[in-house]
Amino acid sequence: MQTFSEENYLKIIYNLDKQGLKKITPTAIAEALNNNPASVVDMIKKLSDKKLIQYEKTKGVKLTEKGKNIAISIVRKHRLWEAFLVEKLGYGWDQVHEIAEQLEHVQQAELADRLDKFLGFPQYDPHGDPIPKANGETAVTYKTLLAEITEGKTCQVVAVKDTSPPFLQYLKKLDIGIGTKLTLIEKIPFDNSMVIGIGKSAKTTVSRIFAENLLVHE
Amino acid sequence: MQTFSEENYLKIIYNLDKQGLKKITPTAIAEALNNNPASVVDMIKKLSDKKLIQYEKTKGVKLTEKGKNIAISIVRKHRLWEAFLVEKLGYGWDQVHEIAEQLEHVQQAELADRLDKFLGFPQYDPHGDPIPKANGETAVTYKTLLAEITEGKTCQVVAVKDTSPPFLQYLKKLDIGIGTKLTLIEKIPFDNSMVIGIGKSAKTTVSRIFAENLLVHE
DNA sequence: TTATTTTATTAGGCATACCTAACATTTTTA
DNA sequence: TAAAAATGTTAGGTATGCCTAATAAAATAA
Repeated sequence: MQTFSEENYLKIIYNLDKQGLKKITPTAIAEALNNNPASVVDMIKKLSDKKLIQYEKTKGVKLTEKGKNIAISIVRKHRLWEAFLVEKLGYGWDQVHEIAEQLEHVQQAELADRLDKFLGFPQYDPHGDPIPKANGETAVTYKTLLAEITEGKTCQVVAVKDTSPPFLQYLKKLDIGIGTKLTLIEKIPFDNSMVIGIGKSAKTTVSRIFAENLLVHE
Repeated sequence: MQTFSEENYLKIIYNLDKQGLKKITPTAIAEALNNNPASVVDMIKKLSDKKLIQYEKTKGVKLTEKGKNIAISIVRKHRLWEAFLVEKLGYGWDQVHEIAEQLEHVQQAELADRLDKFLGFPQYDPHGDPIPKANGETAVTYKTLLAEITEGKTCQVVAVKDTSPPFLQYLKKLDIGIGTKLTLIEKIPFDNSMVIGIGKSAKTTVSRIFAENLLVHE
């Protein structure tokens, strides 16, 4: 049994790894959790003692099998609850993250599976992230950053990297959601911003940062 | 904003009051929370400082208006989540209490109301307890203990006082649920146990303790 | 390579929410 | 009413999970 805090560390470590971070350091974790590296070092000791992670200065933090299973179950719960909040309670995709941060810690063996069944076994959460299956399998999706698309090509939004309300609200304003078709009209070399077509009619210019947080499928 | 622990104290104080306890003492709270009176005294100080309760040695603990509102909102969330778990996820009524103990602390202004709407504004939770409305109003139900029914009378189960799994599982085994019709066939003076008819056919003998935990409507 | 900057770690503190043990105050019962 | 029992309170302690400040170690730049 883990505390909320332990679960959050495991989840963050899992996410940093999924994001492709080569070496997961105390500083990286502290930044992701918005806390202090000294606190992270304390927790690294605790989670190591519990055999949920392994830590070597040279290699950084790695989840053990046990730690990874817990992390996946938390991510699964998080994404299932997000789907519930959007599908069943009518929340917007920019409103559900914080609530799911709380719901993901609710402990009960069958709960995730019952919720999964109730929702009809959804594959993706409202932000396009794959929902791990009961057995821990997580779909690998072939995603590209909008920033890496070639000029002239058309692609479809499959997920967002940043799930913070400001970004999601901006997307909503631009009428961009999961499934929206985008065309890369022009890349501006000066600051790497780009002109994109949204759907069939609209056209707008978005920043490099924007393009690095939108995941698309060609 | 309150911690989990503070919310649990407020809820317990509210429940003890609803149960008709005249004077809510540190010891009574400690028993209900399964902790130590010394811990309760600590928390009484904290909640008093926050103006959520008032405490006088002679009168015991009373919720302030503010404390009562918080307590009601927690009870509302608890009962709505219980209804959700039974109605939507198919849990048995003996399985939902512990999960709801966790879910009741999820914080988000609109959540209870959205859940309420999704469930079709249920009036009672799976144990027959009234679900407080969004404005804090709580239905007063006219309930009698089975123990107080007169010999020969027929009544209908409206709620359970004890919501612990052992009691609920026993009821399930006897095929007694909310709405079941019971007939008091005979009271045994020796130990106050009683012979009851369940529905139209079955007949069984139940203890005084049993009869003091089943709420009925004549 | 040395100096500078960044990162990791340790030491010591703080708030929360429990605990036990000792003591004080009520309430019961004899 | 006095003794016994139950209840309330205080003092001091623990574990969790954060913090800051100081120091050590490593990476980067000059």
